Amino acid sequence: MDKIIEKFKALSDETRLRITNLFIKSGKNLCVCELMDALQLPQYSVSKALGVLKSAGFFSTEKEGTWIYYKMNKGNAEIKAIISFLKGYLISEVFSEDEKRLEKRIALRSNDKCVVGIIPEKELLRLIKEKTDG
Amino acid sequence: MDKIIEKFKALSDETRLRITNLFIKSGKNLCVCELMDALQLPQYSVSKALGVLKSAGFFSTEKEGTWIYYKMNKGNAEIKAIISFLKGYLISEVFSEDEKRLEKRIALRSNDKCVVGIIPEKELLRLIKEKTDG
DNA sequence: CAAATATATGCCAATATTAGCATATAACAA
DNA sequence: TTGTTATATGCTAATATTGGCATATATTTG
Repeated sequence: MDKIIEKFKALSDETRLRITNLFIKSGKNLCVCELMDALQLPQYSVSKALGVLKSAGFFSTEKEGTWIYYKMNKGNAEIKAIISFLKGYLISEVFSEDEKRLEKRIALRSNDKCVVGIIPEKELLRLIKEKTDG
Repeated sequence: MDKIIEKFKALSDETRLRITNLFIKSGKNLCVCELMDALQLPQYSVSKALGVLKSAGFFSTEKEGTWIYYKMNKGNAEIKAIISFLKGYLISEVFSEDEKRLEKRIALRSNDKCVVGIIPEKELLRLIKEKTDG
């Protein structure tokens, strides 16, 4: 019982649900700095939220240099069931704004890997503009 | 988003999950005093837990005299989806003990309605024994 | 080696949740 | 009306959670 309670508790927080939404909607493995920009939240806030979700069993991590990529544990049946439930009910303006920002951030990847890091918002917007304008 | 967070929060508590389990497993409408005996928890504790679940949308109530029967809102699609997910994952010794006690308590109904009320455990055990021994 | 950078974590104050008791409410019974 | 009973709720202390800052860790680069 404690396991399932821990999972529900993990999902009953706005930041953690927004993070979960981004993984479900994008289907991608994501690093902390990409999530920071999509959610517009500080690094410690994203890291802590990911820590809670990971220890509840939703995510595992893969290291690539100084980057750490989080991925959903779709292998686990319980997680899979929760995800497929969530898919139908993650509907909110907040979520879709996050998704839009993530999409732009992901577009800055090289070989499908993040090469941006933690940068001021102004610089991020410049990079995105550059990409768009060509 | 707030709605779904409220639902997860409602389910991330042992008492509230045990209550939800009893409704799912028994398929019955239940009153507070039946739940008290099945869960072996004080009245205020059961009432408060039901209040949280109700305001999260899981339950509605029907009054019958001084008794109030709670029933799951199976009409709501979101609730239905959560219930069908839960069915597969409500597995624990605690749950099955609750279910056993509820079964005995339900057996004391007349015309499928509770006629027991709030009584000391000793007396409850006597009623159950009486019923069993014939 | 030192510097830089992505991520994690320890600490603390602010805030939210819980558990327990006492009491309130509402319906019935006499 | 008064008493009884099933249920709800207000209050408070104890406990848990959160948000923010500062700092730690680990890896890469030079």
